[in-house]
Order: sequence, then C-alpha cells, then structure tokens
Amino acid sequence: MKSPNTRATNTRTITTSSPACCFRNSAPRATRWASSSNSNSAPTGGGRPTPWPPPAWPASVSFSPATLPPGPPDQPANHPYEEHERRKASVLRTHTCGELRPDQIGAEVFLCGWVDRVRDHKGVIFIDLRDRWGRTQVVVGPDAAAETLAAARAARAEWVLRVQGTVGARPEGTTNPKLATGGIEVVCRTITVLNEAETPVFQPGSTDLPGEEVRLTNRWLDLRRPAMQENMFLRSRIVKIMRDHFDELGFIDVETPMLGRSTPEGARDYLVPSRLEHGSFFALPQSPQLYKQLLMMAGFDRYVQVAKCFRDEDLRADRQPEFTQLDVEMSFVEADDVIGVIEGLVRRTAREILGLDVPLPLPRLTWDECMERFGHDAPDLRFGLEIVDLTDLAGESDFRVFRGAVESAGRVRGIRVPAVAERFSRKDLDTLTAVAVEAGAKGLVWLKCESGGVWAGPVAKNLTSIADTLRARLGCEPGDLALIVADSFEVTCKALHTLRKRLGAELALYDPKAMHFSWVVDFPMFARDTESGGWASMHHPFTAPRPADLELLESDPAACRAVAYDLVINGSEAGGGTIRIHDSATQEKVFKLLGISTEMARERFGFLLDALRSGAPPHGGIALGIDRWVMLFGGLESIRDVIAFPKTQKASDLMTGAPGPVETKQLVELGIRVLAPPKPVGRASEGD
RNA sequence: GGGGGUGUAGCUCAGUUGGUUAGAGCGCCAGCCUGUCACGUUGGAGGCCGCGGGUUCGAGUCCCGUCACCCUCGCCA
Repeated sequence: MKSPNTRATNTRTITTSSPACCFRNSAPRATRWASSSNSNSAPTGGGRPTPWPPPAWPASVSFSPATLPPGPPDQPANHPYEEHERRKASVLRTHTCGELRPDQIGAEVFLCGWVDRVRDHKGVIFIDLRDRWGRTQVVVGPDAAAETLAAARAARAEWVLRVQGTVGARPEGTTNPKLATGGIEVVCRTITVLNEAETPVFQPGSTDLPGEEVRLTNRWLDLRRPAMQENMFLRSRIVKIMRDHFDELGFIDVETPMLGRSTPEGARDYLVPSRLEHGSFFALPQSPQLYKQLLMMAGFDRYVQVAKCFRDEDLRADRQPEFTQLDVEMSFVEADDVIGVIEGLVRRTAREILGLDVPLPLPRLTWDECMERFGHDAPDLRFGLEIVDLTDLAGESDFRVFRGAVESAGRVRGIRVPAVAERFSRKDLDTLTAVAVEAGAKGLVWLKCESGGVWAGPVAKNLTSIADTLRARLGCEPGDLALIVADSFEVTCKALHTLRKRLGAELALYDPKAMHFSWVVDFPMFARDTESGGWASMHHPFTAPRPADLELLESDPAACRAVAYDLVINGSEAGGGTIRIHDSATQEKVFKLLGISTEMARERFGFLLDALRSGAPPHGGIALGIDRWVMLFGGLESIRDVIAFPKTQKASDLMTGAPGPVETKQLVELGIRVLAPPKPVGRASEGD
C-alpha cells in the first residue's frame, strides 16, 4: 500500500510528460517508420534517375493478367531503396502512397491505391491516390497519352489504380504542407485500372462520419478510413510489444482449445453442439483459465497466449461477446513476480506508444482502501473528489435520515466538490440526485458552503449541531459543494462512485490525454450471491486465499482476502489475475464453500483435482484485456473501433448477417430441434 | 428483462402550432474550367419521412404497437 503522497507524485509525473501520441499526430505516417528507417530511402547515386523500372510501357486502361505491363523485378540489382522499404514494394508497385519525398524527384515509380478524390480541371487532372501508408497526388497533364487522359477522366472515387509516373517537384506555391507527400507529385505516364468501384455508400475520405449501422454494414469501406487504419495499426503494435516483451522473458506461447467443456460458474457460455454425440455440447472458452493452470502442472513455467475469449452476456460500449486477452501464467511465483512482469510491459508500452515515462513500481491500493476512498474497485485516479466518511458525525446529528442510516449499521459518506456551489443550479442538483437514486440511494443530501462557512441547502437546518465539524471533516471552504449519501456501505459506494465519475468528466477535472496506472490488491475471496444467498467467487474458484487468511476460509469467509491483483488504467479494469490454489485440499474446500458438491466438483473439475494431486507447482498469472488496452492507449471510446469486425449490441454482425438460420439438414445431423421458428428473412439480404 | 436516445434523399442533417408541391450540404449524372488538394462554377436526377395500426377533413409532425442501431441498469467468476 502506498501513501497518498506517493500516489499523487506518480500521477503528476505521468500526466505532465509529453502526451505526444505519434499515431494521432496530423502527419502520422511520416513518423511511423522513423524509428526503424534511418534515412529517407534516398536513391543511390544522389538525385540521378534510377535505372529501373524499365521505362515506357503502352498505357492501358483495363486490367487483365496478360496485358499487365511488367513491374520492377523482384530483386533488382542496384536496388535504390533500403531493405525495409523494399518489403512494401512488390511486382506491381515500387512505392507506397505515403513515402515519396522531394529527394526522390526524378525517380520512375509505380504506385497502387484507391482513388481518394479526383479534381478535374479539364486541362490538368489531379488524382489523390490513397493506400494504408498515405496519400499521393498524381497529375495527368494535357500532354499525357490519350488513353491515360481517358482513364483519368473516367476514374471515380474508390477505383483501384496502378499508376506509372515520374516523381516531380510541385510548382512553387502549390506544395501541400498538410500532406506528408505534399512536397511532390507523381507525373503520370500510364494508368491501369485494376478495379472499378460502384459509387460507395459513403466516402472513406469524408470528414463527417456515417452512423454506426452504415459503418458496420459496409465494414470494408469503414476500415479504409485512415482513422480506422490507425486503430488497427495501433492494435498491431501493442500486441507486438506484448509478444516481444514475453518472448524476451522466456515465455512460451501455447495454444489452447476453442472447443471445451461448459463449466457451472461464470458467464453464460457460447455452445457448440456435438454431431457425434447428440445432446452434448462444447463450450467456447470464457478464458483459457484451466488449460493454463494445467500447463503449469505440465512444467511449462512461463506461458503466454493471445487468446480469443467468448462470453454470452449483454454488450456495452467496452464489451463484445468475443474479445481478446493476453493470457499469462507463471510457476514458482508470488504476486510480486507477476506484477513486476506486467509493470515492465506497462512501462514499455507507454514509452513506445505514447512516449510517456511511467515510474515504477506502480501505486498499489488495497481493495478496502479503494472502496473507502473511491467507492469502486477500479477507481479513476486521474482526479480527486475522494469520499469522506461522516458516519460518526452523522450519529451525533439530529437529522433523522442520518441517524437512521447509522442505527441500521449503514454509513454516511460524502464528497466535496470544490468551487461549484454558485455554478450548480437547483436543476443541476436535481439531476445529481436522480443519478444517486438511479444508483440505488434513497436520496442525495447536498449542501452549499456559503461565505462564513454557513451551510445552505434543504436539510442544512437539520445539521446545525454538527455544521462546523462537518465542514472541517470534508475540508469545505466557501463556494464548495458537499454531496452526502446515507445508506448501506454498498449503496454509498455505488452512488458516490457514480457521482464522482460523472463530476470528474463533467467538470473536466483531468486531462483526457493523461494516463494513470495502478494496482488494486487484496480483494475479498467471496461475495454474497444475490440470487442464491450463498457465497460466490469474487474472481474465480481457483483463486488462492492469502496464506494468513487460510483459517478464515471456514470461520469467516467474508473476511478472507485473496491473493488477487487488478491492473487499473484511468478507472478501467485493464487486467486481473491471482495466485492460484495449488493443492487439492484447499481447492476442494473452496468448491464446497461455493456450493459445488464433491460429486459435481469431481464431474466438472476432476482433471484439475487429479492434477493438483500429481505435482502441482505454486503458480499464478494474469489476463490483460487487449481490446481495452488499445482503447485506453488510443483514447478511444468504443470497443468497436479497435476490432476489425465487431458485433452490434445484439451480438449480430451487420455485414455477414451472423447469426443466421441453418439448413434443417444441419439441425437433424446435430439432433437439434428449434423451439421457436427461425426468422423468415436473413438479415444480410434485408432491404435490398 | 428494465430505463433513455436515434431513425426524413446514397451520406450527414433541418423540417415551425398537424395544412396544400418535404428542404440544405456532401455525394451522384451532365456541361464549363491548365495548378487544385474539402478545387470552382452552371444545370439535373434522386424520398415507402424505419415498418404496422389509430386519431383527424388532413399526419414526417399527435397516439399505440413493432423493428433496427446506440447509451445505460441488471448481467459480465
């Protein structure tokens, strides 16, 4: 546990570092490769025209393999471009649309790409050719071959062209500083139309974004948008950093099955029927949890996998039914070992992606501290508004609501919102009250601290006896607002957390580019199951209790803490892990507590119990939510923006129409009869 | 399952108190234009106002139902 001072220092250090975010700059592609390419792929021999590709093929406007002019040889002698750039070249192109610069003026080039825009000035035609690397202006002048001119005139948005030409300097005054390639243009000799395009539903280059439904239905078009390409590239970079990090630390990547067995705990499973055994079903993994533990028992020591996981639960802005975890497990470790390895990854990712220097170790808060100070187990630590406990004062007051909460073993807690008393109207405060009620509170007490430290508000007169101590406890000064909730501990947590989160965003109490990383540790082992009234695992049933809490397992399960740790980034759970139980006796005890009978435990987890009895090393691990990492590091608000082909809130794919009906024959083969008749019309073909 | 929002031209949106022929920008089609880069300019085409029902002399507008998408609560070990 860290002192508040340490935490605050960390926050400041991180947030005041340069937020330079190279993938979000206005000229991102220019900088992307800067680290891996030392020079700007200058032609050998100074500015001399290069000896290849062979000059002058007849212009052609239609594509067929037979008529396609030959491109540059695969491994030309005298290759003028460095190794790295050459890999992006191909038989069809010498360069991408993002890499030509004034020092290549005079070079003969082939570019391939999509028509972003055509500006036809009759005498001279400009075509912006776009690919994932950037945009290059292609010029077709009045002296171009007739076929080339015709092709340029015919070209429309999103056609795919191959252009042959010479890199030319732009006439004075016509350079475009907004474009990485804006210093040059390609003077076009021939155009090959590789594919025409029907008028697109929307323009990938347009500034106004179509609605999500249109984007998802035409996802291939949406993915052509530079912003989406940036997101996919960011994701790729983050995953590569992860893979490199664990590879360098000696981790082994092992794949685990997608077709597994349904387990009683946890989320709803996605099921796959068995053809060979009617009535039996596979379940898609909610996570590779058991497999990775068994890999430890098999002696693999340090395991890592980029694992697809499936949970059939309702969706949110940051939740998809299929998502990706970086799954990690280690043997002969304690929590600090796992935490250390992940902190190294956090530091590395922040540096390589954002250019931020994250001081280690990261701050750690216990679960209890989190709930007391922030009301939530994944608090946003980019801003203050900490919760203050007022229960003892409230018990001394004459206010019935406060006394009532105290007498029924509840709590009275509040937050101080600095310097908003004048700004917040009665209507604003009604809205905040509604927010608190929505979160389960019976009401919200608001008090404005006026000049001289006098409280104002509907119930201020009930609190005169404790007015001064209340003000001192909250630290309120004139102009501040106090929001107080009296209820059970859980309800005060939820209501005040919701208010805190909302006010933090509304009042812009933090820099939206700031990043704050922290650990939350010492979670309770169990929580009361609201439905059955029994105990449920807070994390999962394989979590080890703290060694000191072992006896509590039987005497006082509620007080028993787990060796669990969550990585929290900006108020979002970015990863979670535990040290696992590695002996069958403890495991069986926990199963029993969770209401899993010995028979059911044998039936469902027999293999685990057997393995735990046959040489299981102490082990533990963590899983990081890759989709969330990409969202957080990219400053994105929707998980659908970091997944190439995401699902809607009803878990359907608007592009393919999945899920869809199947042939009766298929159902018969699987021994399945459907209760409700399937929808008559497939979604993908609807409206056409 | 509950609460909220949205749905009008290919796209983004406006549409008054219920009123006669539903608009704009972009895109599309055609013409003009040799330095643009969100090119400019002239003209044109394009509408099941999500769908179904109701109220009304009259509905894009009001009411009921329904569908889709989004946000959210429950749910997500």
